Amino acid sequence: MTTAANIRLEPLNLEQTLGCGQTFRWRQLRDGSWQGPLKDQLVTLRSDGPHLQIVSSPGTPDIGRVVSELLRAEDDIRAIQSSLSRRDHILAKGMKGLSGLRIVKMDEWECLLSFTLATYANIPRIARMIDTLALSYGSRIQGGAYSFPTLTRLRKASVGDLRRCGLGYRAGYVHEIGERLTADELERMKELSYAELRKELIALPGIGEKVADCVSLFGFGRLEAFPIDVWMERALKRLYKVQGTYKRLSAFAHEKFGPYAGYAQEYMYYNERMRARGAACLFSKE
DNA sequence: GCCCAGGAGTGTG
DNA sequence: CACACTCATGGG
Repeated sequence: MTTAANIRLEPLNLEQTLGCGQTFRWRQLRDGSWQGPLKDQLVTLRSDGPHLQIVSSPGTPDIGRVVSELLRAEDDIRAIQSSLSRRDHILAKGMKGLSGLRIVKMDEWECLLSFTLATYANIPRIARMIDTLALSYGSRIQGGAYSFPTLTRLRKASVGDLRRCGLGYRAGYVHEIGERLTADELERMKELSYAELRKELIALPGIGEKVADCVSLFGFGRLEAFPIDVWMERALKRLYKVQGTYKRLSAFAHEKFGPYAGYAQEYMYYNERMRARGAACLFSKE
């Protein structure tokens, strides 16, 4: 038995938003809709112009509000793009076709662990590691999928157990994070400034500058965070002729893009990956 | 087979 | 500070 709800959310492109590597558990079905676990339910989303259809099992009150939080419905995309356009003409051109690409707001714990697993792995593999972890340590949810393992549940897994989930050397990091972190601390970290949050994340094993920025942006909703991976290094070098250490590139990005640097990053990241697949380049230096 | 991956930790110059 | 090396392994 399922229920459907409708909300207005625009602009929105589900493929750009859920399929670009911000979050790893959403899949596109054959009919084009997108399905993923959300708050202990398997939810299906279908975008139709300004309308977003939500199909889920009955149980969660106001599923529309939950989906609105995931897709950051409160973000004024036009205002954000306007702000970025005033700051940089290269980005002004490149982001025009990407207005439906929204930053997601993931659960903090799921985001933290997911991007810890994401070190030195490609996106299909990251998705596989998380799926295996959910199957092994998550709980069956409405719709037949498995929820992301809770901190408490994952704490009971040994390093060997985790390694058997295909985590490789990341198993040790996950185990130690489980021992060191508590739900209360995660709650407390929500109130920290970006600088303080970042520092505390980096203090955890397996989390460096890049992962801390991903978790700050996609988990804790800090839109000024600007994660820099190998794709972003290439994009920054190609478009802005800037290269060097993470600290240097990060300083450049924050000065250049300001409080919405996270959106700038996602536009550039998406474009750089599409470019590698031979798609037309939306950005140009002219 | 080969190369790469939404890197981080550690050691060295 | 910058750089080099290691870590394990699946995907393309």
